[in-house]
Amino acid sequence: MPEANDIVFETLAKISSSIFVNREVLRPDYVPEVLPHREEQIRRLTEHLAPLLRGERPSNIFIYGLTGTGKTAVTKYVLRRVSEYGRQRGIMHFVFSYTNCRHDDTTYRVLANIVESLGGRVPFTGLSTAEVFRRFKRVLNTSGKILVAVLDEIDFLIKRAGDELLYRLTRINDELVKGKVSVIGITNDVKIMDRLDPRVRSSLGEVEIVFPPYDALQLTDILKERAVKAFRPGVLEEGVIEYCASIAAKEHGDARRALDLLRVAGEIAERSGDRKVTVEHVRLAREEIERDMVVDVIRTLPYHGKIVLLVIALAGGRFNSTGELYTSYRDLTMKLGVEPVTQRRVSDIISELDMLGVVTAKLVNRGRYGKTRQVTLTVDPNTIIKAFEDDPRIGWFARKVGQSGRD
DNA sequence: CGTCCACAGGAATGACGGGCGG
DNA sequence: CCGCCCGTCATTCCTGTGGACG
Repeated sequence: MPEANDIVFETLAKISSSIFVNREVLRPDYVPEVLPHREEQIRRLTEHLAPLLRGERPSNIFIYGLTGTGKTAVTKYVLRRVSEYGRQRGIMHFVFSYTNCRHDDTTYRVLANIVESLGGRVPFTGLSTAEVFRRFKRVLNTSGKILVAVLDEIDFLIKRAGDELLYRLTRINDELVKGKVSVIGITNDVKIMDRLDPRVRSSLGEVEIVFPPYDALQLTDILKERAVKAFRPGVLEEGVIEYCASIAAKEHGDARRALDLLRVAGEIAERSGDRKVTVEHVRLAREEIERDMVVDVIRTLPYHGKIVLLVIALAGGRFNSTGELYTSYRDLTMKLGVEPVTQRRVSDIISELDMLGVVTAKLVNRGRYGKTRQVTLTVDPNTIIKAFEDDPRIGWFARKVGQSGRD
């Protein structure tokens, strides 16, 4: 009965909270009714979906923008509004499906998801992909509808499963008698298009909509909009929103970051029994979020991934080449009494750390002196070292280093 | 203006362990 | 319980490359 308990807890929290009215509006998956500074993108997306209302297939659309620039929120918002508009006018010849490819990163799972949103049923395992595709075509054909399939974080699907599904989806309109399909691909990886078959690339890139990062002022507008709904009147001290916005603006204009900061700052204020959320709370929130993120990353990392991360932290958070990094890594494995992995593997580990967001790996060409990656920690090295202190295998080492650092 | 550095990163393969159907 | 498949970590071998240097 977790639901029943949740209702109790939520209700009590709401009633007793001196800070929040509704903290849900600050969560990353919340889709607001107003999306400041995305008017252009909303208008373009709507324009390209408009043919649906005339019973025509919209162009395939490719949406690109860094994390926290509103891609998913805008898409979901527009889809919802277009559906409402159609329903009000009795236009029902189209249907949307939404798939997040980070979680469903195989051809099978994406297809199964799409079929289900069409009202079909697919067992979660057991069928061949070809069979699922056959069912998909049959369901679509009998419904006679136009399907708009949204594939969010499409880069995960392409990296894991290639572009076969995309190729077939973009070509399926020739095979179908009645139903039609358009694809909306969403990604934050510019280079992903290069991995696609040229035919898929030109088909999927029929229309491109770019979401630029927000600047500090725009983030401020977004936060103000949400804060009104999230907080009790007057609990936010002067400058709190601006401070959140400025931190997030420095980190690539990520609205998700900004909202997280504001929410966690509120939670810290609440926990410590304060009546107001202050700039100091935001500072603490930034540290807490960073700590949680580091602990989370470390937990999921393979053993040698941990060693590599520790090496980077011990070096003060930066290496100018992977070669130097690898030598230091070998030194550390010596001290730990562990067999090192190959440089090729460490290269992959660096990419992994980059994906997880603890480091940034920047490709640099130094001409005569070769090509390498510069690796920089995105968080405080001491946060990393401290987080390693209760690691079962290398904790003793981190504690030793931490001790000497504190003296 | 061609070389060649110091790697990037793709492809193939294997060891290992966990989950699952029969 | 077994055989099978799949995902993860890792190795080996490999081809590709921007630009400073000679």
